[in-house]
Amino acid sequence: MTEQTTGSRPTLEAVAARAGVSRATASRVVNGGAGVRAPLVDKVRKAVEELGYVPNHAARTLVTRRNGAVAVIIAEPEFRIFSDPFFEQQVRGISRELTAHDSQLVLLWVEGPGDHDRIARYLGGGHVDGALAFSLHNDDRLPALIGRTKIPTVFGGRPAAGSDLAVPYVDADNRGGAREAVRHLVSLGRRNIAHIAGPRDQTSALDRIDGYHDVLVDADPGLFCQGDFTEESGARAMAELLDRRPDVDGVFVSNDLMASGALRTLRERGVRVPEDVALVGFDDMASVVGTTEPAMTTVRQDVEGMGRLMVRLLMRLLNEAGGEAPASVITPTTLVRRASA
Amino acid sequence: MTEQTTGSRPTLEAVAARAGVSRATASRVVNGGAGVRAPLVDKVRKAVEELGYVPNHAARTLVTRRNGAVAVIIAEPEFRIFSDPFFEQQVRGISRELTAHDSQLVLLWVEGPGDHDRIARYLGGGHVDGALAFSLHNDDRLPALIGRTKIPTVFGGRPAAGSDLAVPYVDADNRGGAREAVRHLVSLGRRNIAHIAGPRDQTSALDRIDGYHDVLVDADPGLFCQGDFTEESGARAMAELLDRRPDVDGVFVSNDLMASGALRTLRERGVRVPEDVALVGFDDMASVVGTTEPAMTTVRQDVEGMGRLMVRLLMRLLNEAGGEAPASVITPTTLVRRASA
DNA sequence: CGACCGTCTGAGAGCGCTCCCAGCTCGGGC
DNA sequence: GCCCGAGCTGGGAGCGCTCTCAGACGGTCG
Repeated sequence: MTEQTTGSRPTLEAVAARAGVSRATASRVVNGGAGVRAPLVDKVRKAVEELGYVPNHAARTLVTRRNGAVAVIIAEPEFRIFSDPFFEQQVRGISRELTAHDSQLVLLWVEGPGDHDRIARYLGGGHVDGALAFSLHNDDRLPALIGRTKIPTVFGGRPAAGSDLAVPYVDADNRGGAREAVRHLVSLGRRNIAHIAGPRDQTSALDRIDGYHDVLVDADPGLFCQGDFTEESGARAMAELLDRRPDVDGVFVSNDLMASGALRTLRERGVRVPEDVALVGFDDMASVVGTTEPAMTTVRQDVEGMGRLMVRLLMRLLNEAGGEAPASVITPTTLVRRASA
Repeated sequence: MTEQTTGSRPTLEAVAARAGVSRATASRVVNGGAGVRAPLVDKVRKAVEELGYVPNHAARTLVTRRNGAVAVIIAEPEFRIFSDPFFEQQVRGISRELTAHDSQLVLLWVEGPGDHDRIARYLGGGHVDGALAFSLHNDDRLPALIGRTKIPTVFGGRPAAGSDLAVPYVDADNRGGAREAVRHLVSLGRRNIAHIAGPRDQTSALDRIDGYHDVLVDADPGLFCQGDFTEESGARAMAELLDRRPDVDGVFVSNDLMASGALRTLRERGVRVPEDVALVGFDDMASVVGTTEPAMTTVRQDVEGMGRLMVRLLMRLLNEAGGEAPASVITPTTLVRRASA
């Protein structure tokens, strides 16, 4: 009757006109319909249906100052790790939870320090309500950058101690998981339990080392070996360990990839697992854990759940704008017993 | 002088006031400064600088109807393939080119048919200017879905013939690359050239088969073997081939992963490469190609470039709203000669 | 039967920006 | 010296939506 507006998308105005109510009432209905009497609600809904009305996002954002979008910041070195199913799972969790919150995932890919300006501008530009980032390396300057933009942010993984900004994060209980793994080896009667550690610049590796030492307070430094989370480094470390301490009878490896390397070395040297050496990994990475011989005992972390939690934490941050930053979350780990220990 | 607006972000109004010009002029400067005299441009720029002004995206979108965002639609089965560096590279190319166009990448993760409604609503909701999608499987109903939303879209990979919607796409010259590979084997004097093909529901695999037949019109069907793009299937196919046709002296494999499997079989059987059997792969996938023994001759496609091209095509689509859909692009491939053929 | 109150509804004022158009300035041509 | 046009600039009207606030409506209570 009023406007025909062919081609262009219908506006709230049109819906209101068709339903015979005011724009305000139509708006109320579209946003849940609280405080509007049933007959009117129905009329408006019908109009929405008939017109195929979809709210204009920009207009809504303009007044509410909410975007319904969250940035996921991925730094170049991390993206490589997309091959790491770990990361993929976490992003999947994030994506799912974001969908549940009617929010979109805007991927911000940082190629290097040269990109920091662009990212800062974007983050500061109010395009997104909040950000999700991952802290992988101690030397990463991203956390500081993000801190400066003041945008609500949640980290995946505990940021290095150095960055003193109090950002909430979600992390697995690396230390507790490590403790459980080592205790399990102890309970198996193992006396000389070694640790093949991950890189020193990642808090997850550090925490797992701490967990190891929590249980084995006086562990012989000779039983400690440094790796870098790659399969190859695990194999090498195991060889080193075997040479140095032939009496090693248990080993807790900081991740499954290294553990699989260690297993390879063990096999090549004719060491029986778990009879001679019991081995526990970390991550419960499906692609590794299923294929090793013997099947690997490892510590599982709910990676997808961590991704979801990151989103929930962020949403809470956004809703309690005034309040304090919510506490970080440490998700529990579970020991998955298989054949290797 | 006028408004102090502490805390809140400065508006164009504030910039204009500080520069002593009108909002309109300030807007012109912010958007390039065409048609504004130099001294005013400087004044406005200075004001922008001092105030730390960042344009409000929502307000701009509201009037221009441009979002500066593009959806990248990733269907679940594909995401698994993130471990496939192929996909990662393509997304990297997309991300880079999008950045160059000042556009954002909104990741739309489709979990299954149940998600189609949500995706359609989002795409139809004017949140993004266009979409980028990948066509991997013939049976995928995503292309049809996207076609219905009317949103400008570019596909990565040629959609299956079945979907008759004329969407522009970017694809490598699979057929031409295959021809080149086979011709190379022919030029090496090989007489019995086999083909290990990829899955029938992917156009890339189909096109490579066609390329093989282009050169070897009367190829013995016994020299054809079906694989599914996995390493394992390549190994199996090669074994089959060797049993069936011991006189095979050349093989063109539809991707590097299968080729690496084939190479393994060849080695296990004591067949010398390239002396007894010359082998050519496809993709030039760094993680495979570098590690095989002998180093693999293969067909390279510029995957990152394809990602970038997808974005450029989309941008052209957006700018020539009225015009015809731009033609699809087939990017050239190059034969990379190494040791295996 | 009138005063009062709670519940709904609608008018209207923006949110911050772009862009059309009117108007002003200034230089050049006659 | 005057007129005209080119080149700039600013006023103002929205873009589509939310949200405040006041008014309308219909009961209820005294």
